[in-house]
Amino acid sequence: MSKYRDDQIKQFAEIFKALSNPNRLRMFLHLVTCCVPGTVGSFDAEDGVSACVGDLGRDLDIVPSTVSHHIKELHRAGLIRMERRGQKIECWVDPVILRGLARFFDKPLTG
Amino acid sequence: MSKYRDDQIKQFAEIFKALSNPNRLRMFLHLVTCCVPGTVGSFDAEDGVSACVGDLGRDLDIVPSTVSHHIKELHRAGLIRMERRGQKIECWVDPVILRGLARFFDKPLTG
DNA sequence: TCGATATTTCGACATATATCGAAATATATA
DNA sequence: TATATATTTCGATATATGTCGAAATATCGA
Repeated sequence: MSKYRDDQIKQFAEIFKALSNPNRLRMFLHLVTCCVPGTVGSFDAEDGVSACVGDLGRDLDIVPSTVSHHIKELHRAGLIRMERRGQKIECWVDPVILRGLARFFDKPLTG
Repeated sequence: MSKYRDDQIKQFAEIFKALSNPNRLRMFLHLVTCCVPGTVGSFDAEDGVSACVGDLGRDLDIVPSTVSHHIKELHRAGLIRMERRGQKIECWVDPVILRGLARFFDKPLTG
């Protein structure tokens, strides 16, 4: 019936759950638009391909602990990667997951 | 920052919430794979482009009232369309929404 | 080492969600 | 009209979620 295995379906459900909160979705879009996906492996914070936790919470009207919680959810779902750089913790979108999502919705249309 | 308006972000969040439950995601995939999106307007249940509520609940180990609830959620999110045909109520994926989702994840990669 | 900045952890609480079972509604058919 | 099939509505319940504030942890710079 479906071309996805049961564990893959559960993983996609987790991903969609992570994107189901408007604030988390805004953070994700912030990262998607500020970063340059497709450049897998060539990650470099100085090139502006990542954002720190403080950046992501700006303009969102939620306290830092809530921002942190949301970022943890995005990370748990596998959507983003994180790395400490001094005081800040930089986040960026996992390009592989993003590609998987594009195919998830694209395939039924083109294939 | 983001190319999406606030109300669009909320709408996408609603869509992802609808897909965040494994059983609902299975129903959605059932419809996506059994139907032929892209054929907007040429809907015809006899051609197998839709499935009834009973079909969608099969192999899911949940009672009909729960299936009905999930389908209502998919419909509320705008993912599927419904129409009564005799005793049964046929469901099919809204091709426009599906296309919007494909672009949502595809654009940051190609644009 | 002390203070400032950045982030996380923890506990609390109000709200939302997934599921069930029983009862109601709609449609078809004998 | 009576019965069977398909689906929805309603109320209950257990669990999950979003958010906050306070306190803890990590890092940098004076």
